[in-house]
Amino acid sequence: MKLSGGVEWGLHCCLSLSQARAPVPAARLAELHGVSPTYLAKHLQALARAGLVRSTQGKDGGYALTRDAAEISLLDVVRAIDGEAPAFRCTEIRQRGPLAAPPSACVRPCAIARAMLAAEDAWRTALADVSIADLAQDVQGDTAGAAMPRLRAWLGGATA
Amino acid sequence: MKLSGGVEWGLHCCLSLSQARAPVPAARLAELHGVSPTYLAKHLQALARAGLVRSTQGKDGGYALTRDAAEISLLDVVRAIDGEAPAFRCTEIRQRGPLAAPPSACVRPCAIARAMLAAEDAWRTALADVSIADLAQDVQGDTAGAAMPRLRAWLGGATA
DNA sequence: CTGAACTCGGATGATTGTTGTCCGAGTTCT
DNA sequence: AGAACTCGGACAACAATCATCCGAGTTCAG
Repeated sequence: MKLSGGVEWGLHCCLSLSQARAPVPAARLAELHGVSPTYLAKHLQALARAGLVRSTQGKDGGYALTRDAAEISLLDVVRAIDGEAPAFRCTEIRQRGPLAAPPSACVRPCAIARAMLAAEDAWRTALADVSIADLAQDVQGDTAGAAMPRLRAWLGGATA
Repeated sequence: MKLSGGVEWGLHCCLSLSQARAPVPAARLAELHGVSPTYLAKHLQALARAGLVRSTQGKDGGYALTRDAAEISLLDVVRAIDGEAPAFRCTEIRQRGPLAAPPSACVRPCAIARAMLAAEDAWRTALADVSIADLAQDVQGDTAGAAMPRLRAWLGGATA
């Protein structure tokens, strides 16, 4: 199983934006995280399409969260960037081969698909229970309260 | 997020093997499920490497489960075919850029990685709680007890 | 009102992983 | 001893991801 690499970037960006009071350009976010500016822009577009961030054009423009960080879950970000398709896709093997089941008996997903999708639901539930605000609080604890003030100061306008 | 397509085949094969009393060749399993014989063989090799099935060569050879179906979880099959690498791979973004955290402060995973890996653990736990034997029982219920006898009869030697 | 600079947005190519296939080594039964 | 059947690993084709560029739109300053 593999998750799109852009998910990590998107989560870090949302976490950073939760500490910003003004729109932040994509290039600034890329500099902050040390990643490719052009490619990060692509993922930010995905966040904008999902309605998680709002883009402002022109001078002093950039990206900003559309709602409070406590109202954005990790699942929202993951679905925006990685897509909403389930990891397990049932190809209805039971309807193929010499012992094929008739379509009339396949109104509900097969037992294998049910178990796999149930596991994915557990995964989604775990992600939905954590918000961007929760992440910010955890980072505060990890860094003895030093990380977020430094981040806010840098976003405020510091060049280095 | 995307799961290897071979996982579905592997699960169906394990379910079928749980009903077999003699080794089943890969070609027979491929015919049963209506999939590519050569590619299915590749995934069966992965199951053999993981120790879930044992291969017997020569005439009347094939694959057989190494232990009771109740002792094989869906997680075992998924890890054998899809690999054990976590879906979310932290690239330590926090150590890059102008606000890079010193390595001394990174002895434990960052808050984002902790949350993502916790969600994956929930997924794995859900998969570990279901065994191949559970699947067989569910299919029995879905088909009013008709599927498994037919499967055993076909595996017994029927040509169609 | 005009101009210019800065921003995002979608369209375009390279690279890695997965999918699918083939042939050779080994083993078992005749 | 022979022959047929089995698995096992090595070899291409496809797709999706990763990465990049240039154009459209907007905002602020003059």
